[in-house]
Amino acid sequence: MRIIWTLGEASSREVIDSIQLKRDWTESTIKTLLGRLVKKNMLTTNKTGHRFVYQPTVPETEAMDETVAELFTHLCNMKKGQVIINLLDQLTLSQKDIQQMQTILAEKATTAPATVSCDCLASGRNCDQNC
Amino acid sequence: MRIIWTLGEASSREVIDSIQLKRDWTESTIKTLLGRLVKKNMLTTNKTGHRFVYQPTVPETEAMDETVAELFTHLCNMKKGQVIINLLDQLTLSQKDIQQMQTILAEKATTAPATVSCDCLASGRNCDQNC
DNA sequence: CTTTGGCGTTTACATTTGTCAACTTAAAAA
DNA sequence: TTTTTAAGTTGACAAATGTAAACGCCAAAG
Repeated sequence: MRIIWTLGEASSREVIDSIQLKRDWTESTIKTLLGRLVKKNMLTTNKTGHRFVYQPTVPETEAMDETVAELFTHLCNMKKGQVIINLLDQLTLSQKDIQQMQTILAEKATTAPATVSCDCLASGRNCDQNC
Repeated sequence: MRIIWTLGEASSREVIDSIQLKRDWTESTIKTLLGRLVKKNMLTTNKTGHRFVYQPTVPETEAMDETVAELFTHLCNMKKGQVIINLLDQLTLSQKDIQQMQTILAEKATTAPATVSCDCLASGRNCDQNC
């Protein structure tokens, strides 16, 4: 919904036109959305006259980092690895990204535990294989 | 919200007790939630008498795989790698997971492009470095 | 200076989600 | 068999979200 900010910064018109190439939303709808995003401080505005330029308060990667991290806190520790593996599998990565990952993994390998343990339930009760 | 299903399967009582160890929700609230999850087909019920056992229609990892994949479709292609890198960085992985990732990466490296291109906007307009 | 077109703001309404209390009913206890 | 109790179902209400029309206002065009 606010992936629109991939533009870095834009006027409402640019946003509207951009979105309407893909989505069948009315101008009104998009304006409302813009307004709400501003109210939520996800966008800032640089006023010029009485119309302004919107820009994201937080860069896309950062926002995504947070979202993904948050998502992972809701996932059993034991399963995080597998999810990333599945994700990697279906992505097209650049040589550079692959290299960086390899570096990190190599480093992690030196201290990684044989297994991570489940931390799903508040009660100590552990999930053996099923979870 | 339905991370509760880490249990694999459970009675409403187990769910309620489990949740209440961490969350300060009333029994009522949790019952409503259970009901809504059933209505949404996220849980199935095996009736025994008139009380039943709930179980997830889809396993946790699968659900998470989908969620993450979905999330990534909303992210610029160029940035996916970096987000994973940041994620890897803050996770504790098991030796086995690391090994699997290394295998995948090594394989991907043989065919990976030098760079992936931006696919943010519907218009051909590309984002050079900013996006 | 007046008209008009573009842009932001307000208002509106349906749906979903967060939170609960009350009601109903079948099973367990008395 | 009557009374509890526990579990599921309904109804409620506020807040957030999806979608959009109408309104007000500044600046550009006449």
